[in-house]
Amino acid sequence: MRIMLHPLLTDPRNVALLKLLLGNPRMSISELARQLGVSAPTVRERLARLQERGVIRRFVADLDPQALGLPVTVFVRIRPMAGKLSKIIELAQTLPQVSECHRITGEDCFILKAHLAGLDRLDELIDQFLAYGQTTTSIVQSSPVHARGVPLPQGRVR
Amino acid sequence: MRIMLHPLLTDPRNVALLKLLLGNPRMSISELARQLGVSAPTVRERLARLQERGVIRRFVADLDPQALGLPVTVFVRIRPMAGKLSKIIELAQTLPQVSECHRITGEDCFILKAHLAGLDRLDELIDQFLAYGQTTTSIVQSSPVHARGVPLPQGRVR
DNA sequence: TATGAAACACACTGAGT
DNA sequence: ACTCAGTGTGTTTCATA
Repeated sequence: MRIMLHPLLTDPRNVALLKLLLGNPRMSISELARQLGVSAPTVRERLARLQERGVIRRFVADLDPQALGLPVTVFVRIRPMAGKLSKIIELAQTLPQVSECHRITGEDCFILKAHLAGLDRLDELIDQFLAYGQTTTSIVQSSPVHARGVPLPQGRVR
Repeated sequence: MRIMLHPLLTDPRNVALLKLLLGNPRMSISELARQLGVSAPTVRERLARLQERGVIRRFVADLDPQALGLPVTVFVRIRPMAGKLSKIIELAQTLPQVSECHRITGEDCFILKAHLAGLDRLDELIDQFLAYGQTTTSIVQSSPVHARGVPLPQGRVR
């Protein structure tokens, strides 16, 4: 059993709905209905089910960090000291600069993404984690692929 | 000049609007208007301006990779061979599995995030990049901080 | 810029197929 | 599971301040 797709996504009409919604997440239900050639209540029901079942996790307003005065993005990898693992998780969850934190395999146990007002705010971030482990920091210079979504079943590479 | 905030965000009413919108990006304009104590057309105009000026980049439907049959998330760091830098960018942009790719400082030049149907699809991904450089792969085991947004000026750590 | 009123479009419900 | 039709709400434009 290689492919474990959500049952709702075996219906191509749901996939088509998601494709439209990815293109424009604020498209109205009636507009979606028109483009799909079905009635609005139908679209409404399918959408509701996709959300209930967790295929659509949530809708997000993507703000520009630079406009918010946070032009510097960094990745920090952290190798915890013995017994400090949960401290790092706590800290990452507490700091608003941290927008993502993942537990990963490999020599480092965590990787996190953070947004800063300037490079001179980096030490402030790092210092807090240094209490619990070693850190390796990478500053983002540019983003050739910029947080595009997960691919839909249709055009997916096998 | 440390803080370089977007001019629109010096108006606290815009910040309040964004805060509501972050809480629920599909909140209707009239609902926003009610909660802010202004008229609907006003909210509509402010929202339009925030989008025009790029403070709000876009609205995103966040799909669950697992539901799409892509339960494995990996980070791959790549250290390019001489002259292969642009090849790596091209490849990252071409592969639908790759949802993010950043140029970074440090020993590796790139870090990318990818979503896979299974661990047995990892070699397929890595092999393509190995043509242009060395790779270091980390598999995501869990996500203590799960892609929350960038913090607004209000509650921000200085 | 903000507003109120009016025209229009949309969301949602319930009954019927 | 879809559609149709009805009701109430939301959106959008415009004239005005």
